[in-house]
Amino acid sequence: MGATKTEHFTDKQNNIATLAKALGHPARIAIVEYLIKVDTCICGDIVNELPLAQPTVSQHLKELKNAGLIKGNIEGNAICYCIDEKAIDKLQNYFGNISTKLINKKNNCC
Amino acid sequence: MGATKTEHFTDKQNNIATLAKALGHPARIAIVEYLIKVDTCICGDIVNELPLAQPTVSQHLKELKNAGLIKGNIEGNAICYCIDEKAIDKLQNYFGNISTKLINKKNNCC
DNA sequence: AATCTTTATCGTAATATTGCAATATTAAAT
DNA sequence: ATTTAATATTGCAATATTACGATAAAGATT
Repeated sequence: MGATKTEHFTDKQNNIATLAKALGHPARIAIVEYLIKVDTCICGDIVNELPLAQPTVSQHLKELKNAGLIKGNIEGNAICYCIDEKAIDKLQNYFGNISTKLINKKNNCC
Repeated sequence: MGATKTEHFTDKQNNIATLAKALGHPARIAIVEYLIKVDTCICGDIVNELPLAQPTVSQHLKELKNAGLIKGNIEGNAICYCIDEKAIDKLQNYFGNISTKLINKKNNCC
């Protein structure tokens, strides 16, 4: 064994887990934060921003893209990456929802 | 190689990544959702709720606890787990912040 | 066409994660 | 003191992730 048993969970649970997993690495957090910081998203210089080799950065970008957190357009021979707001909105809604549910409970058992 | 190079990133980046990583598995999402659903958090029955063996669930609980997402009190010979709101608040703030930053940009390049 | 630039892919080593059976631990109940 | 019940730990196999050197692919530049 060793593979996640995704089939036993709901699509929604798997979807949130996929997004969270994609952000579960500091390099990918750093990439997302960099994409937010720069106004333009001509993003070839992400490699220069990160303390990682180019193939490693490329792999992290791929994972963020697969999870739906970023999208990329071909821009000449470079590629322009930027945040996909829909994914961020999903996460914000998810945690906002949990937050309000917790406020309505206030079980002081722990 | 193979280990994450945490030392190259900021504490904040590592902290968010740790929280995200802990939620990067559908079983742990399911655990969190179950803890929210039940009013009382006498939580021995998480094992019955999940399609996983007891040691596996115990391990997932441990990871959630290490990341600071849940906390547990000894309650007789059972253990009472529940959500740590501070962690959820951190995540909510983080994504809320990103969201507003994105609205203020509206770069239509991708 | 040859070269440069930028990004992706392949191959591979090191390490981490996932899952569970077996076993240990600890406190309650008999 | 034994047994029962609930949770944790150990050990291990299967798989996934992380990182990077080498190389490929594809458009831009000369």
